[in-house]
Amino acid sequence: MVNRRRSRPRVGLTRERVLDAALALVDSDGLAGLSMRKLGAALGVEAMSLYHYVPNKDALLDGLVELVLGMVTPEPPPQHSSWPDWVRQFAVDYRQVLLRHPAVLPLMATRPMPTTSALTTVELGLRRLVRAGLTARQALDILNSVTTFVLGHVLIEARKVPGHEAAAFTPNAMLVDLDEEVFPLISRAMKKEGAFDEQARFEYALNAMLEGFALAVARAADQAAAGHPVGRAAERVDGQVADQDQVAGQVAGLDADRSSTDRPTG
Amino acid sequence: MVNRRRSRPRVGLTRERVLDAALALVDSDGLAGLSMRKLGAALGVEAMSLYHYVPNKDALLDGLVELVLGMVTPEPPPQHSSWPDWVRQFAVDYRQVLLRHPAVLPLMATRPMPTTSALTTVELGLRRLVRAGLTARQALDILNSVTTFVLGHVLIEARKVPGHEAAAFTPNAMLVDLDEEVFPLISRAMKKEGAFDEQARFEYALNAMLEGFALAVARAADQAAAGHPVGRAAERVDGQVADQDQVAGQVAGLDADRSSTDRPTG
DNA sequence: TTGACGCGCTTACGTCGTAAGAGCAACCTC
DNA sequence: GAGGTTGCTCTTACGACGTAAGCGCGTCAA
Repeated sequence: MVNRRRSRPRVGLTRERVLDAALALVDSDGLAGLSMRKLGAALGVEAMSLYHYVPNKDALLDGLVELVLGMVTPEPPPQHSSWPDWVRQFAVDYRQVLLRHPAVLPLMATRPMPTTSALTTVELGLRRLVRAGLTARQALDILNSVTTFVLGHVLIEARKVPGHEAAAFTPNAMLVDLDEEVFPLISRAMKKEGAFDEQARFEYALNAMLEGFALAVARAADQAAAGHPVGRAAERVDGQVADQDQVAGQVAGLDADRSSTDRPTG
Repeated sequence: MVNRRRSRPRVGLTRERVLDAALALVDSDGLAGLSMRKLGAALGVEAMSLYHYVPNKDALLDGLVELVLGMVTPEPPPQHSSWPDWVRQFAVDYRQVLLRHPAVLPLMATRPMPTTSALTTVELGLRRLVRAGLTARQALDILNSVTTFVLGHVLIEARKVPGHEAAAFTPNAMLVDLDEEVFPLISRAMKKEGAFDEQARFEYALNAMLEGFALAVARAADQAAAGHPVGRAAERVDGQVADQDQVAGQVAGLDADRSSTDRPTG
């Protein structure tokens, strides 16, 4: 009765601060631990106040995805490296970023990503690959497959991360549970090399994938050169010839935008 | 006032019926449309009755995952086919099944899968691959990567499926939205061949991946044969030699379980 | 100084998962 | 058939959730 609505000092929130706090909350309490009320409390504010910065909870979740994706900075242009090397590096970095916020992964898997900034990253990647001689189509296929693979891999990897919901078992606990009589091959494969190195598994598969793509690309190029357009090769012929000048234009423009686009506000 | 608690005829529910109804509900209304009350209503029952068949909602969701995964039947043994062919077929089938219930995908991505039946499927796949000459470790890596890739691909694919939450845009709508000036390469790559064939994209990447794996496997075998054990090759030497008899036993047992395990209650 | 606007607040509604426990229906045993 | 047991379905209730509506104070421009 005494406490008649004392001064309400402005807290100075921002959409950014809200998103940061949400990410922190999700990182520590899991996705299920994120509610408008708790997020408000974490910011010293009532739940409804958040609606001044975010139209609804779904938008907040989208913001989280955007926030994490934004942490994937397309690396500086590696001089003298092949396109598979560049893609590999990108995939490795991408995985690292995602692993840093495993609780957000389900959102990544669910929510639509095509924000402008995500598309920009993709466009930039395509530009690099096209510059290295790929068709736009090939480049998109490859980038798409690789990012897809990273996401899938990290999703599965993340449910083994100790402090995480739905992960009552670490790999080790799984090993213990596995009945060797019933699943001899699984337990054998997992026992090898003692601890179970996800990073190595990831890179092994990634390398295989890239090697396969490199072969496919080379084959398409050969067939195109031999004037033997069948299947995918045909597409490449069309694409390549028809777009030749446009590609040249692209490449010419590349160096110009290197500094402005490649490094996002150094 | 008249309706004093009339007869309550037993409905004859089962865990199976509950799960089937839940899947139907999710298929038609999306994941968010699944609540215990609505599911009860769909079965002509109050919400709380469901708790006799399922300990809680999480278990229900796990059951859904299990149900869908159970629809992936490891195909009949393809005679005279190489292991990459078999894996490819498996991946294609797997994708088809997942695409049939896109709304369940987020669960697949999130919930722990290692049910006994899933592990059995994996063990069976490993057996086939080992029989074809792979290390248990190689086999697991490959199977893991491929399933991971399928999941990731389908997740991204599914959010473009028309009637789905978070998919206000079909690929076509995306095309419309794409500003060709800002994202020239993306729009170019997507415009090619008119409609955008996800199946072809999927198989293209899958083939590349399998080809890469085949190469890696062959290389490891060569190095092992050349008595040149380095890196992964070394592991293969150890594993292969040490497990030789065990593998033989496995293979011997394979034909015996062909009929009993491969075709689940034809 | 005065107005308007921005921002944090309170209150309230409908929905959710589910704990607790009452009572009927179907079956088992004589 | 009768009587007891088990298990299925129900009602009621609680706390947490997202968020619609609208109040009033702090802050700042004029």
